[in-house]
Amino acid sequence: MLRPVYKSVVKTSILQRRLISSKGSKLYKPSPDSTSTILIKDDPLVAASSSSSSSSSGIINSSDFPLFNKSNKNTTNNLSYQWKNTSNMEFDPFNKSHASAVTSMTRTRDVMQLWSLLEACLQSNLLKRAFSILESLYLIPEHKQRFIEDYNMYLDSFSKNEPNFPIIKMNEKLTNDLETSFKDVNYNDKTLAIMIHHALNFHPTASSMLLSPTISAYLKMSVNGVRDILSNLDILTISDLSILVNDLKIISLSQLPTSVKPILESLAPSSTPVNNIENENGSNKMEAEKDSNIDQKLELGRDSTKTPSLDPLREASLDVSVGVLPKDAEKLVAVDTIGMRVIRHTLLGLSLNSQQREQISKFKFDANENVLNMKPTQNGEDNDPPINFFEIYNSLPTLEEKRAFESALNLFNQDRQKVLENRATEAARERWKHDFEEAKARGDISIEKNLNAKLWKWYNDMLPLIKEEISHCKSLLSEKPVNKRALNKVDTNRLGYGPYLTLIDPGKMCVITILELLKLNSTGGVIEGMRTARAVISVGKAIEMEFRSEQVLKSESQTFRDVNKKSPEFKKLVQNAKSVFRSSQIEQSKILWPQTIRAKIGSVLISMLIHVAKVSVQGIDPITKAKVHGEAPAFSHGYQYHNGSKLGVLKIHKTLIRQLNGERLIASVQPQLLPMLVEPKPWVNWRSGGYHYTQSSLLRTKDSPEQVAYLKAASENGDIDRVYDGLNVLGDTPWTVNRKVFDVVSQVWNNGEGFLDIPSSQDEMVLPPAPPRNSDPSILRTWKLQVKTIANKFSSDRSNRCDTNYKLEIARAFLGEKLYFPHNLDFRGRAYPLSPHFNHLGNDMSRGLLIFWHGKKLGSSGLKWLKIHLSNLFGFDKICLEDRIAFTESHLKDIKDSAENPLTGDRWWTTADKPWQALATCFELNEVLKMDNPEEFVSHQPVHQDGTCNGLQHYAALGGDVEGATQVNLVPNDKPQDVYAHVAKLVQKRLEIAAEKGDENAEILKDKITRKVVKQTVMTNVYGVTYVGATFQIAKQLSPIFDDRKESLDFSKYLTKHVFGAIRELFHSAHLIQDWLGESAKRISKSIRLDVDEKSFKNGNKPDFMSSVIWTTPLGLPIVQPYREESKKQVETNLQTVFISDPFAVNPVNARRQKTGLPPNFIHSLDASHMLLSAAECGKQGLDFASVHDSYWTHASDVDTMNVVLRDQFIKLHEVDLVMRLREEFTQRYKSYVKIGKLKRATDLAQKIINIRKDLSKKLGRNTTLADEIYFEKKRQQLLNSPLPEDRSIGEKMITTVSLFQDVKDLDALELENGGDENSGMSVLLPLRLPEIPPKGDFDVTVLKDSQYFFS
Amino acid sequence: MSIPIPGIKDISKLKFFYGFKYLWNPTVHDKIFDKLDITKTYKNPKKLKVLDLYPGVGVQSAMFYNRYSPQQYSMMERRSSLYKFLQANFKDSPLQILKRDPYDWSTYLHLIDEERLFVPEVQPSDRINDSFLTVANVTGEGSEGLIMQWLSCIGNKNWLYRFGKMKMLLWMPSTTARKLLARPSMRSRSKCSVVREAFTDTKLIAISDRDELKGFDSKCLEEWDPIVFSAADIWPTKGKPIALVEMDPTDFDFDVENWDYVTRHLMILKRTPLNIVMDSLGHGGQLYFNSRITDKELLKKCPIDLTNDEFIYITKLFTEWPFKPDILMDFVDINQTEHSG
DNA sequence: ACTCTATGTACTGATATAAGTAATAGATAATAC
DNA sequence: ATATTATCTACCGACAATATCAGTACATAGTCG
Repeated sequence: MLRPVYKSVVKTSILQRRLISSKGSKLYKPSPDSTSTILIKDDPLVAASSSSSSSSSGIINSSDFPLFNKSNKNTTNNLSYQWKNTSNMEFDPFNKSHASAVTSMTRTRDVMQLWSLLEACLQSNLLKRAFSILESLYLIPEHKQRFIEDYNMYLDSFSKNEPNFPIIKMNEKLTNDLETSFKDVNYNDKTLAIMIHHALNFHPTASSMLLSPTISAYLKMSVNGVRDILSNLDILTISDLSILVNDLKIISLSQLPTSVKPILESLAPSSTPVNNIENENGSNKMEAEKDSNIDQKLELGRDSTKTPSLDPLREASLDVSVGVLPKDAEKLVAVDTIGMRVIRHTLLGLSLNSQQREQISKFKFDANENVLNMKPTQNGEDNDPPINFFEIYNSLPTLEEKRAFESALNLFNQDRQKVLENRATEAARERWKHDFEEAKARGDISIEKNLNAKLWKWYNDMLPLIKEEISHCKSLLSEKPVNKRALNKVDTNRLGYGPYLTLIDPGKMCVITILELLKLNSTGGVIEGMRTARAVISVGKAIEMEFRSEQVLKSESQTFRDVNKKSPEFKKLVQNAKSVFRSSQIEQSKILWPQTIRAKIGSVLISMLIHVAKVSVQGIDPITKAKVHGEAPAFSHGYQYHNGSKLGVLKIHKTLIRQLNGERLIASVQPQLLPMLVEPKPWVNWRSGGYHYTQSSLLRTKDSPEQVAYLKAASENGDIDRVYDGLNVLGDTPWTVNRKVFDVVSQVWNNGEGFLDIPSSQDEMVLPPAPPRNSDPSILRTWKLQVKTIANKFSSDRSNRCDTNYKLEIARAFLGEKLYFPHNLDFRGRAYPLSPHFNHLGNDMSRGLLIFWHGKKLGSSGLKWLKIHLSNLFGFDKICLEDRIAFTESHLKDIKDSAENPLTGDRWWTTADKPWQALATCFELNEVLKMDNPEEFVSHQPVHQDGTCNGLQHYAALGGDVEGATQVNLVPNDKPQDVYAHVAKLVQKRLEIAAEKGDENAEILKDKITRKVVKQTVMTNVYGVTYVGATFQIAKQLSPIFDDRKESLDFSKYLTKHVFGAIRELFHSAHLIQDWLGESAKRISKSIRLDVDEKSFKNGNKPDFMSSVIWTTPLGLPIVQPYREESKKQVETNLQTVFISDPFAVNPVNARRQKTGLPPNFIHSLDASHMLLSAAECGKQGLDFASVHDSYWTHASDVDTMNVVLRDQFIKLHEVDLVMRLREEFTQRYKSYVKIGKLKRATDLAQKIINIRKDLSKKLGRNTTLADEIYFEKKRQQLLNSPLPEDRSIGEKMITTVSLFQDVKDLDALELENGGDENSGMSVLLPLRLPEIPPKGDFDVTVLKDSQYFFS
Repeated sequence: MSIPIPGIKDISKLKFFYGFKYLWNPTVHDKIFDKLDITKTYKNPKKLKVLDLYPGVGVQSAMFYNRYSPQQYSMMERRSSLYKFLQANFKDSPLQILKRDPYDWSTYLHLIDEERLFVPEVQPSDRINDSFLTVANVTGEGSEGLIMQWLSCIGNKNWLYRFGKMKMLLWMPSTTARKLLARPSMRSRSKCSVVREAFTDTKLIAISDRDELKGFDSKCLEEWDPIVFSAADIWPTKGKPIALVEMDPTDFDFDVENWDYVTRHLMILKRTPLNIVMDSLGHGGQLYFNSRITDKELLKKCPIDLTNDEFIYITKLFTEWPFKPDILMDFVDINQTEHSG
C-alpha cells in the first residue's frame, strides 16, 4: 500500500543545533557591552536571583532544590527522605538545575570549556595563554567565587615553571595579579601553600633562619587557619612538611593532616632531612648499606617508570635464593625494586609443597613484569599461569597461614594494580616490540604474519607524525595570539585541540589509538569495521582517561617523592596516606574534556593511523586473472547509508580481520577497566571510589548536569553513606576464575565450532546466487533481504565471538588470581560492575567462570542448597525445595558424568537452562559426593536466591495487596507460587468463558496457553509494556503454532487483550499504583516552575516544560529522571563531522518518557535499596555477597542466613508507606509549581481572574499571556521571601492570578476536567496537584518473615 | 461521445488526498496535451494501451481518453476516497478502474501475467514502445522513493520496462523534478540526476510555480519551454508546487551494479576533488585511481561536476581494480535485537 | 587617534541523502485550524 | 474547541547521521575625516 505522506515528511523531532565548533578556543574579550550581559542586567529576575545567591554565601537556592529549605524534623525515622539544610554550595556549573535561566547554562558551557582549556595550557606550560584564559574566566560573574581556585592552578604551574623566580618577585607577582588584574579576588589558603612551597624550594639550601620569617608571615595570613594551609597535600610535599616541622620548627605535628602525620612522625626522630632532599634520584649507596633482608627501597611513580624492565642484571639475579643478600649494590637495586623479597619471604614461610615452593622461588614478584598473564601462547592448551595463587591459597592448612598469604599477596597486588592502571600501554608497546624483533630474526614474512610485529611497525610509522603534529601545535600555541584571519583552517583547528594533544606522551597516544580501533572491530552493525563517530569519541575518551590517571600518579609522586625508603611498616603508612591523597585528588578534578574536543583529538589520531597503517594484500586482476600482491591501508574511511541517512564508517581490511579472528585480544581491553587485583577504593563520596587511579563516578549519569547536581548535594550532605556501605560490600567480595570450567570453555573455543551460546568461527559467508538482473523487483528485493539477513547474522556472530574472546582472555589472565569488581550505580541506584566484558552480571558463561575466592565449609545446610541451586539452574525453580533436592538426587549419575567427562560424556549439563553455571555446580557436587563427610567440603560456588517477580513483590508490598502478595510468595506457604502458571490459568479460564459465548478465536486458542506464552508479558508488564509490544512477544511464542505470520499476529492481538486483563485482575492494586505513578509523572512533567525564564514561553501561552520527576530513595539517593528532548549537533573533525549531543543544552522534558519511565524506575529504585541494605547487612554478618539486581548470591552454607537478612530488610523497607512518602516528597518538592488548566468560567474566581487580566492588559497595552501572569506571581514570591519587611508586606498585598487560588478549598469543583464540553472553561494557571493515592490493602508485610519462598 | 470531466466544485469536496496533488484545470491540461503531442510517438492511438497510476480525480484520464480514444485506458487507484470518486464519475465510461495498489510489485504480476486484464505488447528496444504508455501521479511528498525505484527498473529492464522502452508521463513534486533534471555542477546534482541521465531522456513539460524554474538549468529550460501554470490550478491548493515530466528510456551499456556503487559513494562527498575523494571507494582507492586516471583535468573535478559518461569511465577503472572492495556488503545493520525472557 | 564601512568568514539552520515503508499498524499525545 | 497528524511502540546497563548551502552575524582591515 502506498505510504501515507505524513509518515515520512518530518523525519525527526530532534532539535538539531550545531556546536559552536571552535568555541573552545575562543576567549572572552573584555568588552563589557556584549548583548548577553545587558540582557541579564535588565532582567530583574536574574539579577535578583544572582544577588541573593551571593549574599546568602552560596546556600543553595531554594527554588533549585526546594527540599533544602525544609527543616529536618523527621530525623528519628532512619528512612527519612528529607535532606538536611546544611549544605553550603558555592557556584559550580553543575550546581544549577536545568530550570535556571538558559543564559546561565550557556555560560556554564563556557566555563567548562575554559576550564579544560586552562588545565591543558597549564599542563603544557603555556603560561601566557593560561593567563589570558584566566582573564576570560574572571569576566564570568557567577564564577567569581571559585575563581581563586583557577588562579591557584595557574600560580602553582607558574611556580613549578619558574623555580628560580625569587620568592620576593613571586610575591610581587601575586600582589600585582590580585590587585590589578583580578581586583575582586582574594587569595585563599591554597594560594599561601603555593607560596610556601615555592619559598622552600627556591631556597633549598638557604638557612632556615632566612626563610622562617617569610613563611611565618604566610602562615599568619591564613584565611581558615594554618591547618587548612597544610592540608594542601597536592602542593606541599612530604619534604616541605618535614622541613617545616623538623627543621624550621614553625609548626607542630598536631597541625598536620592526619593522613600524613604518621609518616612525619616516623621521619622526625631519626631521619636526617638532608637525605630526604638530596635523594631525588634514589641513591644506591644508601641501599647497599642496609643489611636487613626486609628493608626495601620504596619506589614510587616516576622512578619506577624509568626502570627498564628488560634489565639483564635483573634476569641474572632471579635465582638468587632468599636470605642471601648479594653484595653487589647494583644487583640489589635490580632485585629490590618492588619489594618482591618481602613477599617471597613471607610466602616461603608458609606450609607449601615442594612444587609450590619452587614456583614461588622462581616467580618474579615484580609488578612491572608480572602484571597479568597476558602472554600469548602458541599452544591453546597451555592455560597454566606461571603461578596459581588460588591453588596455593587453598592448599594452606590453617587460617593463620591463609591470612598471612593473603596479606603478602595483597602487598604484591597493590603494586600490580598500580602498574595495571598506569603502565598498560607501555606494556603493550613492549610486547609488540618484542614480537617484532623476534619475527624480524625469522625474516620479513614473519613480520607480516605476526600481528604484534605489524602493530609495532604502525606504531613506529605513526610516532613521527604525532610528534610533528604536536610540535606544530606547540609552536602555534606559543606564538602570540595572532589574529585568526592569518590562519588557515588547519591551524584554526589546531588551536582548538592543540592544548590537549600536547598533554600526553606521543607514544602512548599511538598505542591507545591502535588498541581502540582494534577493539571496536565489527561494532555498531558495520560488517568489517566500526562507526567513525564511535571510534573518534572512544579514542578521545581513552586519551583523556590516560591523562587523568597520569595526573593522579604525577601529583602523588610529586608529593611523596622524597619518601624513599623505610621498613614495610612504613611502606604501609605511605600507602595509606597515598590512598587518602588519591581520593582527594580524584575528587578535585572536576574538569572534563568537552565531547567535541574528544572527537577532534580522536579524529586527528585516527587519521594519522589510517595514513600509516598498511597491510599486504592479495587480489585477482579482473582482466588477466592473475594473482596480484600489493599493499593497502589497513583502515579506510567511508560512508554507508541507512534509510537515506549517511553513516560514517571506518572499515578494516579483510586481511587484518582474518588475522584478528585468530588472535588473542587481551591487549586491547582497556587495561584501566579490568577487574581489580585488590579491594576497590571504598566509596566515600560521589566521585571517589572504585579504581585507584582511574576516576569513576558513583552514578552513571546520562550527561545530565541535573543528576550530578542532586547527587553532589546529597553526597556532600552525607545523606547517602548507606549507599556507599552497600556498594563497598559488593566491591569487597573477592572472586577467582573457576579453573575447571575455564578448561572446558577453552577447549570448546579452540575447537572453533559453535557450542551453546558460542557461535562457530567462520571466515567467509555463503550467499545465495543472485537472480538475473531483469527479474521482477519483488524477487530482487527478496534476494537483497536474504543477503542482508545472512550478512547481519554473520557480523553479529562475529562480534559475539569477539566478545566471548574478550571474556575468555580476561578470565585466562586472571586464572589463579584474586579479583574484585568495583561497582557503581545506574541513575536509579541499581549496582553494576565497572569492568566491562567479564563480570558476574554477564551471560551464563561469564557467571559459570566465576567463583568466590574464599571457600566455606558446607556445614549442615550447604549441601541442600547446592542441590537446590542445580535444580534452579535447570529451570526447576517453582517447585518446593524438597522436590528440587529430589531432582538433583535423581541425577547423581548425570552429575558425575558431566563433571568427569564434560565434553566426551553425555553432556547432560548442556540441557540446563543455564548450562555453564550448571556445569560449575556439577563439578562441586561431584567432589562433595566423593567425600565421607560432605559437611567438611569447602565450597566456592555462589548459590543464587532469586525473587519471584521482584517488581511485583514490591508492588504487592506497596499496595498492601493480599492476593498479589500471595502470588509472589510474600505470604508463607509450603509450596512456591508460580505467577506465570497462575496467569496462564486465568487466561485459560477467560478463554473458556469466551469460547462458550461463541468466540471463535477463543475456541482455537484456549488449549494453547502455557506458562511460557505469558511469562515474558507478565515480566515486562512491570516495565509498562504496551499493548503493541506485548502482542509482538506473544506472537513470538505463538509463531510455531501458526504457519501464517499474519494469522499468528491476529491471534496474538486477541490473546494479548486477555493476558492484560488477567494480569490486571490478578495484580489490581499494583496497577492502581502504576497508574498513580504514571499520572503523577505526567502532571509533574507538565508543570511549570515559577521562576522559569519567560523566554521558555514560545508564544506567551505555550511554555517549554522543564520539570523532571525527582525523588529520593529510602537510602537517601536522589533520583532524577533524565528524559529530555535530545539536542544534537554536528561537530567538525578531521575525518568527517560527527553528530553528538550537547551536554550543556537546556532542553524541555520528554513528558512521555517521564511518564512511562516512572513506574519501573521507582520500583527499581526500591529493589536497588533493598539490595544495598541487604548487602550492607550481609557484609556486617561476614558473608560474601554478590547481586544481579534481584538475584542475590552467597556461599551455600550462608544461604539460610542471607535469606533471613533479605526478608528482614524487605520488611524494614516496606514498614513505611513508601507511596505516601513519595507523594509527600512530590508535594514538597513541587510545592510552588503551577500547571495550565481549565477553569469553569461561571465562577467568582474566574471573574476575578478576568478582572486582573483586564487591568494588566491595560497596563501593558496588549493582551496578557500566561507568561505575564507567571512573571507577576514570581515577583510576588520573591517579595514574600525578601529579607526586608517592607518588601514582604508589599508581597502580601499583591494579588496575582495564582495567589487567588491560595484560599480555595475545593479546587475540584472549579477545575474543568478534560471532559469540558462547551467553551465554559478558560485557560488559567492552577497550582499543581497530585492525584490521590489508591487505597492500601490489608497485607501486613511482617508475615514475610516466615515465607521461605520469598527468594529461592 | 466524450466523458464528462469532473469540475473543481466536486473535486474540492473531497477531503483526503494522501498528500497528493492533482491538476484539475482542463485548460492547462489541454495546453499540456498540445505541447506533448504524443501522436508523434503513438502514430496509431487506437492501438495504444494506457496504464494510469494514481489517477486521483481522473481529470487527466478523462481528457486523455476524450482526445485520443486509446484501445485501453486503465486507472489504478486504491485509496478509498479517490476510488469512490472515480467510481462515481467514470463507472459507465470506457475508462477501466482497478482498485489495486500501484506501490506493490505483485499488483503488476497479477494484473498482467495472471489475470491478463492489462497486457501490453513487448517491443524491441530500438525505439519507444508505440502501443504502451504509462501515466502516473506521484506527487506525494513521502512517495519520492517510488519514482526512484521505477527509475532503477529502467536500468534493470524489469517491471513495466520488460515491455520495451515505455514512455511515462509523470507528475511529481517540483523539488523531485529539479533533482532529477539537474545537470553537472548544479547545486541539486545528486545520484538520482546521474541515474536519470544514464537511463532516460527526460523533459520538463509543466510546472505549477514560476519561481521554481530558477532551480533548473537555463539552457535546458530554453529547449523544453515548459508550461507554467498556477497553484490555483491544482487541488489541494496548499502545499508545495508540482511538475510534470516526460520520461523516455534510452540505451545504455555498462556494469550497473558497480556503477551504482561508484556513483553512490562519490556523490556523498560531491564537492571533494577526485584525486582525494577516491579513498572513500575502498582501501587504497586514491592511490589506485590517481595512477589510472591519466587525465589530470579530470582528477581536479569534483563528483558533482561529472557527466554520466565520466562516471562510466570511473566505473570501468573500478571494475579493473584488483583490490576493489566487496560491493555487496555495502550496508549497516542498525537494529540488533536480542533479549528475551 | 578614532570611527565607519567594506569585505570576508564563521556560525546557524535547512535540506538532501537512498530507494520498498527495518521484521509490524493501532493507540495516543501534540498540533493545527 | 475539534480534527488531523506525528509519534511511539518495556525499564536499565548502552554506545551517537552527515555533506553542503544559504543567509546572517561578526570581526578585521582599511579608509577617511
